[in-house]
Amino acid sequence: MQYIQIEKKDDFDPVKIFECGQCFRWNADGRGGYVGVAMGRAARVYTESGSIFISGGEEEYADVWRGYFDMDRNYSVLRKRLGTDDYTARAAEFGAGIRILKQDRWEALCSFIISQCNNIPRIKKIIEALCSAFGDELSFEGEKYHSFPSAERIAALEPEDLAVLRCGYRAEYIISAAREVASGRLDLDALAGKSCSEALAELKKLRGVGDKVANCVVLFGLQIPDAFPIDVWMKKALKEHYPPGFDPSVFGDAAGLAQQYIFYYTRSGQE
DNA sequence: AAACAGGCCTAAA
DNA sequence: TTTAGGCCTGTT
Repeated sequence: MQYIQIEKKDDFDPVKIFECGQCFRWNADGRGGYVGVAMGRAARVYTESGSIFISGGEEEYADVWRGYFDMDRNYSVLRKRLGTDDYTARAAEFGAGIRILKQDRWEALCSFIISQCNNIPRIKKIIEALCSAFGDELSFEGEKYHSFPSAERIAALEPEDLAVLRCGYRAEYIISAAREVASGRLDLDALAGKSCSEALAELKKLRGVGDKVANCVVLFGLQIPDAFPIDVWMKKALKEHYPPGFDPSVFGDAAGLAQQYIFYYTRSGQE
């Protein structure tokens, strides 16, 4: 397999990118890199002496990974803007290397529906089961992988068909979201051009999509940068380190990135 | 064994 | 508009 080498210009740390909780299909490969499936392709990513290596050639990079890894945004510049208060500054410093992935919109929606009231190992397990049951088989460096099934594919199923996933009451949410997307009643591509609050309102019309899931989809799937998902970890961090009634809109367009730094920092137990 | 996990929905104040 | 309980399932 061919790899493309990119000189690292700013923040890019595979461990942080893939372990900061934004995605579920990348795993450490045991030799310092990560393998995963995204945008219908399996890939491997690692860094070595100041360079980033991504499987696939120039063309695949231009078509897929450059956008997926948000390579045309300078994260170190954004990060340094987040020094407005001490805690955020420490979190940003600690999280240097995180980038917000430009994930497939439907995959983000479906994945974060699954994530509700679940821990990461189980989220990953359910998503892998979904992909191996209904995704397309991919071959990469001698191993088999599966793409994330399309909304159209899932829309054709019934909740009972998802029993193999063992995802409980979420099955019904997945099917109905898939049908909204596949039918075109919910146009995720069009939503990506809307404001954060408009996109949130649309997404929250879906069954099983509340504030937290909607914010994750808006940030990780629609790349609307001022989304600010608040889960139990964020609630704790906000309560302990920010004034009551703190409004994350003070971070402006970097709110989503600030959220990732704070989330990653507080979850790492660094305090 | 009982409680909880990276929420959401519904019913009831 | 805020709050309590229930929800599938797996783990501790």
